[in-house]
Amino acid sequence: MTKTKDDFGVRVKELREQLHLTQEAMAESLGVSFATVNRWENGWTVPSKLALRQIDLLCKENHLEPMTDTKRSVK
Amino acid sequence: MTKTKDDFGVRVKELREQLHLTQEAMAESLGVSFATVNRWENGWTVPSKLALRQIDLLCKENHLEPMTDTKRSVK
DNA sequence: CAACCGTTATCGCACATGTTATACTCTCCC
DNA sequence: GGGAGAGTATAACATGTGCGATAACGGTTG
Repeated sequence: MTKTKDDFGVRVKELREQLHLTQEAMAESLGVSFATVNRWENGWTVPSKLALRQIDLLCKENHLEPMTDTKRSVK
Repeated sequence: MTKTKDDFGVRVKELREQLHLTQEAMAESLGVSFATVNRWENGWTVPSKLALRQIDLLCKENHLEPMTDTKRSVK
């Protein structure tokens, strides 16, 4: 019902726009459905583990910083 | 409630055993949870789009035939 | 035998996803 | 202006998944 507070959506959208992809094209290249990318961007859901993997792969393929700073955690 | 009729489970299990992995290790290497691999093997669910991709990647990494013949379809 | 231990099987619940459908916003072109 | 099409937003429903727990099974070790 209520959207998530995370900014995944914004970051996914930025990534997508940097790559000049439509939601559908991005979904295709990530291996998910269009609705899923749309839901991320509009904050209805958050990418799953596996989806995050794909997103980071996509980032690396295009020489962009990954989306998950899970390693350098805080600080 | 009822298991799926697909043989994904069998094929996943065969793949896993060829690689000498436990369900947990395979889950780890695929980026999914142990329960998910277990559900595949026992036919409660079938892999999602994204999961299938990972499985095929795992196949290719080990020079085995991919699990999805979706391309060469009927022929 | 019983007591572990690694592995597997199953369940329940919350949440993510796939699919399909509808509607809205543009831009382009007549 | 009005239609057509691409891109997007949103919805409902079924299904897949993550997480945690519990149980069962097979070794092995005391």
